[in-house]
Amino acid sequence: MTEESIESTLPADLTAVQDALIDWYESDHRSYPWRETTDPYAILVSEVMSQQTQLDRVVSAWEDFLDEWPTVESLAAAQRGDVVSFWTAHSLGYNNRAKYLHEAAKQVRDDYDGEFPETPTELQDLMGVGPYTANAVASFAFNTGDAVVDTNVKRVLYRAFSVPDDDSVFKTAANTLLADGRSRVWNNAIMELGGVACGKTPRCEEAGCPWRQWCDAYESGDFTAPDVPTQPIFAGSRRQFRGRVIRTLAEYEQLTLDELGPRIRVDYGGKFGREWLYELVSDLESDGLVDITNENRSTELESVHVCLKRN
DNA sequence: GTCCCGGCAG
DNA sequence: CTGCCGGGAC
Repeated sequence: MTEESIESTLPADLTAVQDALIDWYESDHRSYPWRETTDPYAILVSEVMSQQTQLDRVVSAWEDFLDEWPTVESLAAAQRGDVVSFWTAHSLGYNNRAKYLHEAAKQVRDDYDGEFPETPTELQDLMGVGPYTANAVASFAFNTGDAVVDTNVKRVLYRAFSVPDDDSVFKTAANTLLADGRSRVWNNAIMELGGVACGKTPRCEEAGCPWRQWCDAYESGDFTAPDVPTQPIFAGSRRQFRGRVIRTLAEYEQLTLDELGPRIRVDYGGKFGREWLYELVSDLESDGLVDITNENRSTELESVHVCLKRN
């Protein structure tokens, strides 16, 4: 779809659409502590935490994290294992993101002289920071971001203005709609709309959706949303056992495979014995989350020790 | 079972 | 472009 046809998809009076949403957001919205700061470090922490975790669960973890590592310098100086332990202890999932956050802090210290980059392009150089997070941090910390495009934004644009389900088109449409020079309030507002008024089950009236007069879905009654890939079953998955390994290692200095195994699965042994566990922890080592040592230089898996990555 | 403010590695 | 990555709440 060309840019001209995107503009014809959007309402003619963009200013009215923008003002309506911004007014709606500013008059009332959910209160989150990271919306009260412009510290890019604190905002990055909140964005990484909320990539796949519900906001209500992020609040206390975010507060504890900043209590532990108040500044980007303090996080950069931390041991990776401590950051990963924190992540697991707070049930934040995806331990790789703890590693990314720690690495990003070190990048700010080493590559940016301790000063956070302020443009989306530079922010994307940071580990774990992709297009969404770069624009979110740039917007909320510096008000210099482009439009964020997450599943909320896609759903809203798809329903309200019949923007086709195509990432590059979503991006163009979102940026066309972005209120110039107001990315901070705008990106907050459009995601708030997707979270509060235009979720999977729409709540147009209850939330007082400000876009009802322009909304295609509201007019047609068809609230179909773009397909979101369904996640594979978690119970019994590889991910679950990885998580258990990290959670267990957070409690001990180091463990042998046979000490670790029974704490990971009750049926440790046989088909799911040392070889199985060694393969699992080897991947965790490749991910930079654990260290594997074999002090006797033995070829036997019996003498293998595992611990959280020190640094 | 489904949802939740993505990003990385191959 | 595809597969992978945790876990709690409902």
